[in-house]
Amino acid sequence: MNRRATAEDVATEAGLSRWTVNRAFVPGSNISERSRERVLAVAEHLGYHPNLLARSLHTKVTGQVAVLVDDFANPYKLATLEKLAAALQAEEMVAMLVHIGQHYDHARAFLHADQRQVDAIVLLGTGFQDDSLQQALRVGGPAVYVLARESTHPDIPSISCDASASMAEIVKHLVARGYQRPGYMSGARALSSGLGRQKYHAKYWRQHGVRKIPELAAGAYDYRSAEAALRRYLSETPAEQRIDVLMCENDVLAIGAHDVAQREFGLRIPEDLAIVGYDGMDIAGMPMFGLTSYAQPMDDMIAALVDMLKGRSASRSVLLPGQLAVRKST
Amino acid sequence: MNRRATAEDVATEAGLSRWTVNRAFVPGSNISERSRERVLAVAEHLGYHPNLLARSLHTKVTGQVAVLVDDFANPYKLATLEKLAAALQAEEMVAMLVHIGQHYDHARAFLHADQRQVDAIVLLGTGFQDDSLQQALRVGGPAVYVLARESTHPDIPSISCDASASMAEIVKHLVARGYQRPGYMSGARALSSGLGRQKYHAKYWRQHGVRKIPELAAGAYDYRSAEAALRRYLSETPAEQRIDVLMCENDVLAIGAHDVAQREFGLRIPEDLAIVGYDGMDIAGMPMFGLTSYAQPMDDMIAALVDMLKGRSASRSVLLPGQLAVRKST
DNA sequence: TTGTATGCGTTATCAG
DNA sequence: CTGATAACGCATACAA
Repeated sequence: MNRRATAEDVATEAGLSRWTVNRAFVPGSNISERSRERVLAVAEHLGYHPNLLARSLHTKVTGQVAVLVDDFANPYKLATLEKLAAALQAEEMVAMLVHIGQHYDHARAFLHADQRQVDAIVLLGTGFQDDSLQQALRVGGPAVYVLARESTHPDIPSISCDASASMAEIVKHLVARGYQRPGYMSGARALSSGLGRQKYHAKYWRQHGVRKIPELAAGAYDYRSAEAALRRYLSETPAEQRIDVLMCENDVLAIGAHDVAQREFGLRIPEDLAIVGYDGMDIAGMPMFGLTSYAQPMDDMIAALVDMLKGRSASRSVLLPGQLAVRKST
Repeated sequence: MNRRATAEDVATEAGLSRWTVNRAFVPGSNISERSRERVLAVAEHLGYHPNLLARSLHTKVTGQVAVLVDDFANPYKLATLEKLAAALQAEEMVAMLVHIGQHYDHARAFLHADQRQVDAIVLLGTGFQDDSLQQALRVGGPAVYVLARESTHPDIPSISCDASASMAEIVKHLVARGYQRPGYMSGARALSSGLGRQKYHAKYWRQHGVRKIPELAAGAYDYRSAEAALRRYLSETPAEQRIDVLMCENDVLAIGAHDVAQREFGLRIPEDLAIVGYDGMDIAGMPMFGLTSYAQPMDDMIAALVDMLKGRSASRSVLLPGQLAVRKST
């Protein structure tokens, strides 16, 4: 018995038609208990399991979700992938991991996903041009969702952390702690999520009379870029003119900044410079860094996404509230 | 035009048969230049692209590789996933990310992968019982590979870093540096890779007269477990009896240990305690930790794996040499 | 309750 | 070089 058993094989062996065999595997179909047992027994014996490929071809439902990722430098992505994969599998779906990079852009990924008939495409925190998404919206193609970023496209639902609420809470906390001269470290430019956070950060400080916030542009979301950016700033800025608290666009940047401030410049944290991160990375919260960070409600976000994927809730953009974890860095 | 265009649609529009349409998309097939151009033009116009699902059903080749992961606590996995996904995509394949956990064990993953007709299953550093793999070896089912772990099963090729060579090099380096009292921090038990490293670590020290090596069992591969293990050891062991160098089973453990030693116990690294990691995680090499670490040759490993997947080389276990990066922690 | 015809969109093979 | 027939393995609709 070399090749895989098919429904036909089971039918022959069981002395039934292959359609009856099929019925044994579709819940709630009209089949006698006797036949079902017979079929299942023979199937077990032959090691038969329905071929999902063939099934999908007919039903147009593959249970596959393409997950597009372009930034693998952020360990937080791994935690997100873990949760997302688990959540999909709990609903009989599975994640197709698609690496977006120089040799494989969004357009190609969309096309490929479409050819594979995936049920949906999830952009997991990838940078994208809105017009490149336009093409993905072909009628009949897979639905597109943006996770952990805000989409400005009206037809593409995004599931993200409420930047306004989070920044309101962060600034409130910082003001209460007595900080007065905030700075903002940005990562990759042109990412809507970053822009949103920066915008609201500025907005809420403005309500406290702070009109000008130095931007430390790291240019990318990795430790080294963050280190370089802060190093540059601290080297160029006399101590008395420096910011007293640095809001970082994410935890990776915050960790890089934390290290440079403390190890290279001997600054005490938070006395000389307070630091705030964003995401809620596991390691950021450890005593090693003790980073105050706004945790994205990733469990809720993924639950919301899956609900939309399964059609249990309407597919529209949602902003979910996260939680500020105050630690020793502020 | 709501539904997706099929070859039939293109054929009708182009005034050719659907088989000729097909030929235009299969390289090196017998078709006149005239027809090919005509077909491609019409296809472009209708937005037709071959349905890979239907193709796979017939060819038995899906181009999908199930990648099983059970440990998402290690950021190194993310870098590995990135490289693996990119390498697969460069060969017209794609990774199906499968989360192995309490609710989804290897057996279920194997079955599901089989039902989806994936071309191969890759165990990415997952812990497994050899007998659970046995079931996966059904004739006709997808090929199984183990990446970054050693498989003891003769029929399952594993692509891994040469534990013996690496430990030989590490111990040689440590001896040259003058260290004399090594310790070993292990992670999850019963993982062949860990056992291999530990075994060879002991073996090469034995050649230098060291017969007993304290084992600090973290029990899992995460920062906290490493911290707890070293904290326990340092609390229980008087300074003069302590090890002078700690070999950690991977970088995550090493980072956790580094932090506890330095921050909680005020030990100077490497003067009071040297630390060695394993993997070659990006962050481990940064000044923040400056960890001496043995880098797995992940690029080579993945290249070897892909060669096997594509049938360009025989599928058999290989041990690849990595590279020791000496930094300030030793 | 069970069996039959038909279709999903391709590809392999063969006839012309 | 092109068109036609069969098959991949399953699911839906309908008939018995």
